[in-house]
Amino acid sequence: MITKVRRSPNTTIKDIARESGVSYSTVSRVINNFEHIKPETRERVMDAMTRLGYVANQHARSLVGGRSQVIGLLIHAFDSSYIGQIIQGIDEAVAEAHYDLMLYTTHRRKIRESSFVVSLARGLADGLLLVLPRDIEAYLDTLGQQGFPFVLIDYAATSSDVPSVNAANQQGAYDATLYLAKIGHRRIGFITGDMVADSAQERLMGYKQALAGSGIAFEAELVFQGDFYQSKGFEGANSLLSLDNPPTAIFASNDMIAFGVYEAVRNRGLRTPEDVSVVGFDDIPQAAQVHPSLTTVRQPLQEMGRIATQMLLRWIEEDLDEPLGYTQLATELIVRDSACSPVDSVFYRSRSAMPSSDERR
Amino acid sequence: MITKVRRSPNTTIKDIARESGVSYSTVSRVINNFEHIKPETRERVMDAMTRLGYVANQHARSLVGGRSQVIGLLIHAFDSSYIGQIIQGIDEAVAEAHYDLMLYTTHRRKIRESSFVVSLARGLADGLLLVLPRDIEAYLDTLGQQGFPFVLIDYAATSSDVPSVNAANQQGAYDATLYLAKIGHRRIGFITGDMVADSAQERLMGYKQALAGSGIAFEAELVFQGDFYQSKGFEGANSLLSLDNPPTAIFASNDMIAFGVYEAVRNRGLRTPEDVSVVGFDDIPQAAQVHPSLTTVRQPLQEMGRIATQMLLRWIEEDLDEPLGYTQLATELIVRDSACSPVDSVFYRSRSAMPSSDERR
DNA sequence: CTGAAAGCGCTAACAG
DNA sequence: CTGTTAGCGCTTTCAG
Repeated sequence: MITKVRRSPNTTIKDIARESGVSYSTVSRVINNFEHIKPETRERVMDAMTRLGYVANQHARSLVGGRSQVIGLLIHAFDSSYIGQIIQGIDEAVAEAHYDLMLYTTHRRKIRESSFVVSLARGLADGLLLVLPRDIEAYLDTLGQQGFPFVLIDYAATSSDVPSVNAANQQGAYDATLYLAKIGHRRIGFITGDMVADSAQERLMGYKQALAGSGIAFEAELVFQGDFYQSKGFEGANSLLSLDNPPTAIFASNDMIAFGVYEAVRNRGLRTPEDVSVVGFDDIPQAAQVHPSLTTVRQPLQEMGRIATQMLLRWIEEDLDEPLGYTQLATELIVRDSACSPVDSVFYRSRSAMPSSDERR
Repeated sequence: MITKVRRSPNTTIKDIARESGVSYSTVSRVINNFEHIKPETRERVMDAMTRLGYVANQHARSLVGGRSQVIGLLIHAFDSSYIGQIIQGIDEAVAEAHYDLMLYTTHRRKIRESSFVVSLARGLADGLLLVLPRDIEAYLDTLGQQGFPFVLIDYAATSSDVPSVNAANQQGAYDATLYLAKIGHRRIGFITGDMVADSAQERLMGYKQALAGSGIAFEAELVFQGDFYQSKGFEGANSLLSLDNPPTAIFASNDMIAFGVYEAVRNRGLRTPEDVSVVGFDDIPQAAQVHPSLTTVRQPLQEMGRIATQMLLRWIEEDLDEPLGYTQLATELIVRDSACSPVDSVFYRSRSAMPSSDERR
């Protein structure tokens, strides 16, 4: 049955003041851990609180000028597990600090975006985390001018004024490409991400750089413009493999694209890695679960979320005199079973049919 | 540079009262759309509001007894896109109603769960949405007794006391299995989900029921216990296909499992659907993007989120006299390319290599 | 060490 | 139609 008590008269600071025979300002002091309080008084108050099941009213607290203990999270949408991983990191850090998380999706309402940021600034949250924001310029000013704490995630800050956290995309792409070159590939295809994203640009740079470093000439026909989704990976691989002189390896700008490549390869009766080596980027959980397990560049997504949150909290809680700057996290090449030497392929023996050992993180 | 203005003196109701030459209660009335207000006064006030860029302080509002305009969302974790789809639906409904969304993850802190629900009840949110809660019993009472509005998503309510929304899991599984039987399969394998979830149980029921309805004897050896993850699908398919008399079709309890089946089939040098037909459940976006595109049972995930939210809002905003009950949404069999008649297989011609037309929703 | 008192910004009677 | 007046629950001076 549904009780109709719209908000049962919660126990307030006053109740526990009465209960423990002190004034309610003393109770407040106890709650906020003030120094000069007689231990026994504190004891008595604490006791009453647990006895009456007191829970502070967050709204009253925020009203009187303090923090709301909430941080806002602005994301584009819940594509893939990429975002999920980041949120996990954020969630941990947020919980640790006893803050709460407010979720905002910009999903198909571009227009509202900047306006809501303003309203956010006025009360609901103490700070804002923006994951891979599309047109940040739109509200970066608003945010900055108001001195409202915020941190960007997975955005390549052009000026160090902008507090942000991202991965070493270029280095990661460089490592992956170099790896392919080292094991003997000379024709290495590349499928880009959505080029409006900085990370996509940086990965392309890394690819080119590694090519140059390996004395391999860059060939435009080996680069296919993708969008970070699986179907474009499929399309791209088909296109690349149809070339007169097709690549022996394909480096995909993220794991989803790599899965699309897998499909195209199979679809043409070829095999990974014997006929076409594949390397991805991100290392989403699925990467270790597919067959062959995917060699990929691990991006410390969770840690990015975590660190960004910690930066934000520092900004919120301390009175900083200087900008937070930006943090770049290292990537790591995770070698699994989807790439091998082109010369090896003849001798390639099918690996174990079971998922590889690191299948679950 | 970082401005240190900790919360710039926001324009309040008083400022705009002064500005427009009325008392601040009149301003409040305008804001809250009261009836008896002289049009020109309203105009004047509205004008001042836009001019000064007024934004109501939500905390003050909630404090005085009203709503917080926030609803809480409790989820287990950000697995797969299943949860993402649901959240999208929730997000839409929430935005429409001008509420905000507070996110809670129970991820590896089982213990805290019930305690935080209580604290939630005391202020931060007006209602709670719980997606596929694990041990609900723990706090269902707390919630119910406090008359705190909540709605369960993807939970098979045993009593209609519990407001909830879920899909017709059994019917969906029945349809899928029947479809396979209809196109000629007699040995149909089944890989279950995590059996602690109601949906997993219901899907198994539907499978059995369809078998019975088609005059096919149920065989325990054709059922493999999975957990909704891809790797168990792989394992399960390997196990089923190793039987002396292997199934000609496999019905997977969700799409991720189906992808695992795909892999196992390929890994054994077999093909989908020529050698093994596969049907999934959920219809996550990827289902249309893989090759062959996956025949699956569409669960209206987004709509579930949407409807649950609407139910919750009704509970919050109207003073209901009776429980909301539970809503069950229909599923739909989406026929794509991963299943065919076993007799067809000989004549099977490879389909178009391009993603099927409905690849993007 | 602790109490009294003044608001934070807003809504909701209660009087005009 | 509109102004006055209480608070909502809590933090924070300011006095003891």
